[in-house]
Amino acid sequence: MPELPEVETVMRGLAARLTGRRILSVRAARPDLRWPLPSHLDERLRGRCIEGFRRRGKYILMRLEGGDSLIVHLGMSGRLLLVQGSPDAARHEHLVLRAEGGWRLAFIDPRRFGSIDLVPTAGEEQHPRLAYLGPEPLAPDFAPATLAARLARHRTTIKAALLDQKVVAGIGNIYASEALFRARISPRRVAAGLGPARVARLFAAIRETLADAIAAGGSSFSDYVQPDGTLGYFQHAWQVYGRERCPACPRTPHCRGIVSVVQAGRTSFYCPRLQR
DNA sequence: ACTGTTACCTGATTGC
DNA sequence: TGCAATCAGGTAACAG
Repeated sequence: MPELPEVETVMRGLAARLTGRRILSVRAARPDLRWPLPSHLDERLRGRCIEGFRRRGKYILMRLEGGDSLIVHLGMSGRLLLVQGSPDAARHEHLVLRAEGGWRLAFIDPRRFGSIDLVPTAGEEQHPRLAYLGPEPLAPDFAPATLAARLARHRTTIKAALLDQKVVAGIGNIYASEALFRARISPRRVAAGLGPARVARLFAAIRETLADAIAAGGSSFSDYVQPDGTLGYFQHAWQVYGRERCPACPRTPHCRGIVSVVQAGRTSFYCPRLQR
């Protein structure tokens, strides 16, 4: 479930174990994922030290000694498996990176909507996939006015606008529904029509929803690694996503529970009584 | 220019 | 039980 909180958790797990380690080998099992993989990855990466990690939207950026960054997107079904030792290859294991300390990092992605690219660190923000991303919702300088200005340009529903990575980076289908529930805003409202009060509520709700999910990811198991080595996947108690009963007004007269509607090809969940 | 739809893939779940 | 239909958390090409 790789939206911003999951990607952040994965990134932190990688950073804790691989920062400062040297890459020993890289092996690609196929030439492409969503797009062609960079060619000659092994010879371009082998022997180089991993200097650090960061996240931008749903992308993980691994900074390497020598001035390049590996940019990883998990798509819809991508996982990163980080273990010490030499386990058998998993199904759909498309890339394996070995690093000092006995670490083996595997990129596993059945649907292959994920992507991996290698670019100069100095220009990583200009990568075509990153250049047009909207603001980071958890950055200190993200403000209600920033959100308001971006929403004002969109005649779509607020739900569709939140899924647009150019509006705010990192929100996916689950957290869009969750944030709108927290803000008590109907997903069917027109984005540009939100008044200052709703924008303020949505701003706070986005941050709280994402921050809570990251905290849940960090606390739900030690050091972010599950027994099988999968990084960053955790059970989270969604308020409305995939649910039928409204957690806030379950027995109130006139509350018919959580409703699902398809918007812009994705399912939205909301409580019509509470969200206006 | 903007917006909604469709396609990309495979696997899990649902329904007959 | 078996098999087909449906749906899935993301992104971008495409059509209107």
